[in-house]
Amino acid sequence: MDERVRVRYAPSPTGDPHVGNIRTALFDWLFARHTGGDFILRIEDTDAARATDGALKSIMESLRWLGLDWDEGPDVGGAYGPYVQSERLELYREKAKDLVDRGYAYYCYCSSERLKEMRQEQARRKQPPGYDRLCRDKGYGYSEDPPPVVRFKMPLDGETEFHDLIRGDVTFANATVDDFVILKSDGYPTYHLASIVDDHLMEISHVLRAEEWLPSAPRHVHLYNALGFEKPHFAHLPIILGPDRSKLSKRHGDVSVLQYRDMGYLPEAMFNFLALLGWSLDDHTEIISRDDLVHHFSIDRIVKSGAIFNLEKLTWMNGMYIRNLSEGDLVGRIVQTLDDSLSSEVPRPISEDYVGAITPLVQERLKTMTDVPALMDFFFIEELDYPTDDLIQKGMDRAETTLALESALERVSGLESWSTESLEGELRPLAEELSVKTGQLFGAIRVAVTGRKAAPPLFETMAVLGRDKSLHRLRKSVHSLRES
RNA sequence: GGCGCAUUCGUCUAGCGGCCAAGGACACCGCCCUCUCAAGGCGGAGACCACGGGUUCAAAUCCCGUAUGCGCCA
Repeated sequence: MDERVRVRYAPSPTGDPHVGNIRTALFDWLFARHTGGDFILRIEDTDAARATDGALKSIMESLRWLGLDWDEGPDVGGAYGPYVQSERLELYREKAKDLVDRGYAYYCYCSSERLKEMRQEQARRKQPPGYDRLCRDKGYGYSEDPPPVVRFKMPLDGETEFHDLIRGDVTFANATVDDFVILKSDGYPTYHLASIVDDHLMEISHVLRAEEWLPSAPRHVHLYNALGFEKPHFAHLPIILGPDRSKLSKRHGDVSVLQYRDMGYLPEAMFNFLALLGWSLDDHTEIISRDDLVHHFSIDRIVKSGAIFNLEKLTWMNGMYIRNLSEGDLVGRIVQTLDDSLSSEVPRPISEDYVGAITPLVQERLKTMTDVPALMDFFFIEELDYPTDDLIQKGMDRAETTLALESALERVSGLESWSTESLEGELRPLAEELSVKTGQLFGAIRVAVTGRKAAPPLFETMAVLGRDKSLHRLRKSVHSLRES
């Protein structure tokens, strides 16, 4: 078919989208951009009980963060609006009534008590749950009290077959599908009716959605037919799993996209990672740009089975992306992170030049942006706080350490130029003179100057830190060794 | 319980009948580099391709069953 590709991401506004939802959006978006089609955002808020305030905002924020722009949607409008289902209720009611009038659906007045009893009975007899079709052939008209639901008449026998772009031909026996509700007694449509009506009206060409919708696909096929709508292409995407192999959900902990943003992951990395969760280009590509992804994306390379969200790999990938960032780009992000995370005692604004000097020292050490303060706060803090014993290196005692640090202090304070080279030129020979290993001497100085046992390369660090701070910290370390 | 989908290293995956005594990546282990930590380089361990039958000269790849997992239906 050579129709225009139009795909939609249609979340319910029930909270922050989690990575599974957003991966679906990502595939939709990739497919739209690859084909030059349209990506539409539609809000399915007909389940009023579950709708959450602010959810729409966080949906859009999540999409924007990943750079998934939409061509039509609640905020930007479009020729097929409105894009919020609660503003389209009349449309669904009309269609429901039309289906009743034409004999494809019927009013059902069964009370919830009766339905509950029916289900209990079915459970007791180990029968599959489902409506028993009591009202099906009664020909009830509409009456207000009590308000009825509208149920769709599924064929009682035969099979429904449809083609799935990922799974091939899928077949269901009609007898296993009950007469499902399409319009609730409060006049709100169910997902089934609303999504089919909207997908048709919005001229959606491909429905890419999570695999959990596969069992309801035969219902949709019959709805399309009864309504006289042409069916879109279906592709049921594999589900994202938690570590226990069940469908990823809130109980798995950190699952919302926005949380990953707050945990210091780069949108580029998340984009890349999510694209490779259920899709691959070939047998070796791991790091792939957004443009290449758009260029190469195809539905037939989507995998069939669910995938566990592997945080360790995401973290590795994030580190790769941080390392590949241009220095200027990284500096900007680090300044922002520091501004957000450093104690208020550190004067603002954070100097971009200073951060620019530090950045090369930490770039290859960052895995996430939340590592930033831990890796470089000693550049900003005035007084370091560390256990004095940390100064004493393996194989040395207190006296030797004190002597070593004093000697280092002395050597270095006379330096004309304070640079990586001059510092190394003084300190490396010193180790030999003191007959200690360079690792021991440098280790002691490192702790004195940074307060940490692990830090960026020592001489670079001291050079950037500057003469005053470095000398002050060395002096302080000697004092604390003497005092305790 | 019924129906559906899935099943290749711990994890993500390549593989669409012979190139596979199964390739890549993360994680793990070792070595190298090295002032620590990283990064990087090299190497290692890790999958009898869920199991059992077929089809074929030839199957991880096709077909059928079974098992397991997951999903949906309340």
